[in-house]
Amino acid sequence: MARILITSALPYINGVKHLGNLAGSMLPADVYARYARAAGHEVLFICATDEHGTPAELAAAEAGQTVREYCDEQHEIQKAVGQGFQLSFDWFGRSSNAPNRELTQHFAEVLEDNGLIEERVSKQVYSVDDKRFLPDRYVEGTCPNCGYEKARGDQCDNCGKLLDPIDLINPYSSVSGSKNVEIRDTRHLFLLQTKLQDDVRKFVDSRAKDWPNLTTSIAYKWLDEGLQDRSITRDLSWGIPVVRGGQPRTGFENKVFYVWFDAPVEYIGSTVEWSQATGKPNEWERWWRTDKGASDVTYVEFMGKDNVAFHTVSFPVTILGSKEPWKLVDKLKAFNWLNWYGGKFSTSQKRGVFMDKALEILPSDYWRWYLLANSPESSDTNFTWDGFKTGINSDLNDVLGNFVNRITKYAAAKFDGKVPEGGEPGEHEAWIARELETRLPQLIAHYEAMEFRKAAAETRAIWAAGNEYVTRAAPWTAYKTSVDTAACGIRTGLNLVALFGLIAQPIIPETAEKILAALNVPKDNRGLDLKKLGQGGYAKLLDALPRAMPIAVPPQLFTKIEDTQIAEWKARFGGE
RNA sequence: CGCGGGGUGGAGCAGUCCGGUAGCUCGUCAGGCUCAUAACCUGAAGGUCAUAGGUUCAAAUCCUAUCCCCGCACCCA
Repeated sequence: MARILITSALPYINGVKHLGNLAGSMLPADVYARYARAAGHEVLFICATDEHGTPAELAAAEAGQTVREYCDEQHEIQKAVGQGFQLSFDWFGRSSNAPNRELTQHFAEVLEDNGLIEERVSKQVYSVDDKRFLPDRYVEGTCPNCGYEKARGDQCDNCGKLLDPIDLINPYSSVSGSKNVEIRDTRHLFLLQTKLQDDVRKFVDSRAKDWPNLTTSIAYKWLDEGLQDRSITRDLSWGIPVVRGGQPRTGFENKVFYVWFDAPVEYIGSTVEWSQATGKPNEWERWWRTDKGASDVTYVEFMGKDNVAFHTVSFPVTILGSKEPWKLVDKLKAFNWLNWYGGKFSTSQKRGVFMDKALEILPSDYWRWYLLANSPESSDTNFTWDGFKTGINSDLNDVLGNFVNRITKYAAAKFDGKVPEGGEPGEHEAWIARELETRLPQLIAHYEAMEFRKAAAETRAIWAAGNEYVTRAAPWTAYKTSVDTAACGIRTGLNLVALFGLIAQPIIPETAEKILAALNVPKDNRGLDLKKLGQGGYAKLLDALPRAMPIAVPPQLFTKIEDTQIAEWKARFGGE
């Protein structure tokens, strides 16, 4: 048994997340957590809302709320939606809570003690009417390079040139449109990443063999370009206050830590929240402090590719620079984008399907299955309604749902709703046993390697093998001449139903529960530990249910998606 | 030459690291079965693996060049 700490990238607070966010971090993290628990490991699965930064302030202003009110409300909404998708977080915290504030301030203190933080003055655009410094993104003006009048402070959309906002001609605030802006000096804390370049490279080297190609190539790209010293404070009121020696830092009374400095710390902060909430205030140290029991923990992170640099380089700078014994990431699974009809999903432009709306139209297992089976692992993937319909109808309805239905109904009709007792296994049972012997280890290997598309494909292949077995054994034919032969076929079929429920647990937990409950599989006997499954030979799995035990016919597990529904959803959500 | 990912039968993908008869799902066509959600099972057709060179007994896989698509560059998951 291993100890596995799992974190999913933190969803940002400004509104319900879309299917791309789900597919690119939270869902695969959950599937892995569920697999790891079923495999018998000790698992802690942590997530949280990322609540600081300018977009939160702007979203709150638009909603006519204070930032605190807005975040309180949105956090509860996101938490509920996560539960709706059966995301099995041990804790879903908040980056605006006390533990993160204390930890973030702690890291800043020790980094400065270690000579890795210094104050620097830089020039930034200040909007008098908005009473705030403007992030690069929120300054617009005329491009000094091409004359385009709506260039953004960070880049001109017309000529593509990277810009510095102070170089814009006729700059104005894109928040209010006000042209009453000026360039002011502002003092910020800079994290001296250049000093830790070698340490970070050593760290990346030590992990490279465990990281996928996408992850290592992004990490080395940043290292090869050379790390830059980075400002870790901002002129905002919403965020973690800047302190020194436990007191508000002089000259930083109106500043807070930059969201990218405090957000990853919340992985630890959220664990502290969990620890406190469960009445074991020091328990979090067993997961994060290698001097306090975390040295045997394997830490696995899930995220979209845009986050990789921050997790492989920036956050390790914070950790390594502290010179304290914190747990560093061991495995990192990064995802490409799930696209929406040629473009991206967009929270701000409301393009695509969002998690709350998705649950309004179909149960979570439908989405979980499709999004995982089509996970954007090796390249960007497109969500299409037609692909979604095909995947659900074929994989879930026809292959799994129908198999469960045909076997349990036949058992109810011909064998009094009990696990049949008669008959001896023959060539057909030997065939399906061999299938399991090769396929189950492959399935487990895919999970161990976090190859989710392959895990879903193998799961489906095992379900399909069940249908082939039943066709070969044809108990309905055998019944006419030998009830015992049919009994063996249905007994085997019922045991396959139970097994199919077992392997479905990580991906479609609600359906798996229905199947396992119908077959009276005890909760403490639903493991996916390969050693236990294969112990005594795979044929044993075909006679695992107690003979003569009554079983139920589960309610119809899935309903097919109709063309009329697809047409309706295309009209409602777009997508042509 | 900014960086990264990708280009494999009609669609979506695996295989490429460690060369050796091109595989899966969907779709199409034919057959079988009739327990089941008009489902399930079997078989077939369909690809000169973006292009052009090269290495090799042998290349989707290695090398060189070219073309095309997508993303990123601290706004976005």
